[in-house]
Amino acid sequence: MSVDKASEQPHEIPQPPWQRLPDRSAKRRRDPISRDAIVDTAIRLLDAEGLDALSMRRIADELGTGAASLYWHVGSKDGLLDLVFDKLIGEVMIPDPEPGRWRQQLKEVARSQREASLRHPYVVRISIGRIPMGPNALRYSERVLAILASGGLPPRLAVQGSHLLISTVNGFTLDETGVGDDPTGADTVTTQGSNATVRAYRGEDQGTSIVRDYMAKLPPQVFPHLVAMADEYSRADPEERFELLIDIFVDGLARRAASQTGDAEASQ
Amino acid sequence: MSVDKASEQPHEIPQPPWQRLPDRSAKRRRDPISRDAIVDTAIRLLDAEGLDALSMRRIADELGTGAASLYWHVGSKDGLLDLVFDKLIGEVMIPDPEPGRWRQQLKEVARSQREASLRHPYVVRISIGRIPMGPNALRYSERVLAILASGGLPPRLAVQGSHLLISTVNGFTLDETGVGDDPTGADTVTTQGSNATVRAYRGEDQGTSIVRDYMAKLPPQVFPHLVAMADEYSRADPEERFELLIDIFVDGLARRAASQTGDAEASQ
DNA sequence: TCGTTTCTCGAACATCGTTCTAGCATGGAC
DNA sequence: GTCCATGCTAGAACGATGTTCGAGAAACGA
Repeated sequence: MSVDKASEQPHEIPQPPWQRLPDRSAKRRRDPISRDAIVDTAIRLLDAEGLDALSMRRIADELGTGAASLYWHVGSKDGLLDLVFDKLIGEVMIPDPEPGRWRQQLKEVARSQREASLRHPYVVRISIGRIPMGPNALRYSERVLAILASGGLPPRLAVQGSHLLISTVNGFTLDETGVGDDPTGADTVTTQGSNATVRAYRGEDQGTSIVRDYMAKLPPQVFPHLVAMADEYSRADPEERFELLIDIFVDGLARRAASQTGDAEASQ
Repeated sequence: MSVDKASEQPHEIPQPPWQRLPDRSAKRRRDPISRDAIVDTAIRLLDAEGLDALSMRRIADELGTGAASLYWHVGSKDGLLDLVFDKLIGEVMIPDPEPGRWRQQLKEVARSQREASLRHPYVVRISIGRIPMGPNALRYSERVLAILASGGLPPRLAVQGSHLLISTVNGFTLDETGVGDDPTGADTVTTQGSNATVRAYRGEDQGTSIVRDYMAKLPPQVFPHLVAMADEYSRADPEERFELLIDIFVDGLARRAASQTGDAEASQ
């Protein structure tokens, strides 16, 4: 399982046509702020304080400079998040293809992506609205496609499969990480009127038991299944659920592949 | 397929224990702003102008009042989004269980959820960090569980399955709707430096062809599969991909159900 | 040495969510 | 009819945010 966590981008990648600013490779100056330093600081702050706490002024403070200085390097906050996003995509480990093991390898990719998303619980939210075309994102797609191709999937199914893998794992980790963004643990429980949408519970114990208790108190004649399965809800294990998900997904993908080609490689 | 789009919540639902404000049911006053009017206006603005354009002042303007007035009714912007979210969940159609057709019915739910998410492209983003416990959300869970139970799924698998259905469809529609949030079509394409993460393309033609052209220009020795499948990428059809997804999901769920029970109902 | 390019950053702007507070209107109690 | 408590409105202001502007400093090539 080679990692290939290159933050060094290969020089072979051409400049994308929609590019704007000139190439600001780190020359000049001795040490002060650089684009990389800004990105690293942003990630550190995001990990420590959550997405909502990140502001340009906060980053600048951390670097001992003013907010305006950042804009020369990253263009905008959104542009900075582009860079953060691509850097974090680089943390996902994607093994070199071993044709006989493509199904297991696909699961490994899914697990690695989930782990990265749990390590940086804001990353899925950052990814929204961004077409992943940074160097690490391209590497990601290329290597996933390589695995699928090694499994003998026809091109169309391989492309669809790689798309679905990302969005499926993202969907799963989205509700795993969406609640309780704030790493300082200062989450609250608020609602209004007779409408209730629980916000951000934390501590896993209080949270699930509050929800379970509320569910158990619902009128059984209106919500028979919900009441009957309240215990099951509180017992629901994310790990187990995730394994079920990728099992269903990879299995189904292999089945479609086998029915499109002349079977043969559906077995393992 | 009964719709049951009741925005009238049954009186049997007890007050959730985390509730705060007193019950502000619409009494008094003739017509001015009410909670429902605020929610409806918010949804109308969201549909017309996108999530980023929604502000309390904008809503207040639309209602011919001041922003401060809204706070008496909805508590906070986040609380307002709670209400918006639950209202939109009510648009998802969930049929009454027909035991022999539970697999088709599950797909119908998935399609209906996707359609609602496409009608309101901001709803998935709004849902992030919200545990769906409003009246319509409860109705949703109850009815999905009913379908799964009618299919003979054991409780644990039914709960896991209903969870996975939501997050899987959400994951899919998230990258379908994440790009191009602004309904006014004023999306831009920006990037910086040698890092590229395409932002918000629109028009589907220019967008995909820009991406395709860029992919085709990548160095084949570094990204052989990406270059080879560039055409396939531009041809990728969301409808086809979604059908593949729910087919894999429902099929896999049925297979697991059959292997846990004594087969029997895995067939259809 | 000079001029140009690269980079810094204080000040300011518009916009946002939210709070404060004074005020109006209504309905019930006497 | 008078009075008061409650329900509700809304202008002004606060603090925070992303971003722009423009003046200036530093470093490099000529």
